[in-house]
Amino acid sequence: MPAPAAVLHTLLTAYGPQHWWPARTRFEVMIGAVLTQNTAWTNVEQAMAQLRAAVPLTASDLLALPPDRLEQLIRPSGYFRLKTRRLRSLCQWFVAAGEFSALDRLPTTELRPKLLAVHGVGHETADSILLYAFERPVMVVDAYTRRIFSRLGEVSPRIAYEPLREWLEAQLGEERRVARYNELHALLVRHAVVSCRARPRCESCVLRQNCATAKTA
DNA sequence: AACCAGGAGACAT
DNA sequence: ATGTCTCATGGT
Repeated sequence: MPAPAAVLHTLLTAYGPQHWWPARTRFEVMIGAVLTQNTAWTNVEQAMAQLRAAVPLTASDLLALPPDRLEQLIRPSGYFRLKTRRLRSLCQWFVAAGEFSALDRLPTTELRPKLLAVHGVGHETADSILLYAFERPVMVVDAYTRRIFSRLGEVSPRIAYEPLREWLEAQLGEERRVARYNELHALLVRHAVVSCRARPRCESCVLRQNCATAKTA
């Protein structure tokens, strides 16, 4: 069994289904993907709670907010000036593109470049949106993914984003791709954030000692 | 009380 | 093409 498929099986057995993405609507997935850039999810939750309390979470309602007001609302998630610009550029694109009703009709090969062209949307943010908001079969690669598979000896720790994503997708096969990519990414985060952080010395790690947290292997 | 978090872009080499 | 710096708050 290829390593990524074995890791998926091991983590799924250990932790169970994760039911990702943790958001209430497809649009919230997009907002959350920007807010969580290099930021702990607990901080994002605080920002999302303030946003929900202030306005309906739609692109046009967010664009109607004065930027300095939006800054204050998302402040708990950090980088609040930066992320305000990024949220606004994402919302402007989303509205101009006709929102989900129009974008759902596009093939992934057209949708992905359009997302990547939005200022502030990089590889991981684009792919998170594609997988979790559009349910497209695109594997999400994050720092944990690279760390874990390199510590398992499967890839170089310096492997770039695209080669790693393509390798993972090839290894994971052609069946139930959206569900499997969804579950694997969620489980990798769950493993690193909950299990590795709770047990920094990796007692009874389901994968392998030092697979995710330690800075130096 | 340093250290880090579910990155991305600008800029230099 | 590949490195380094900046951006900011909250939890450990």
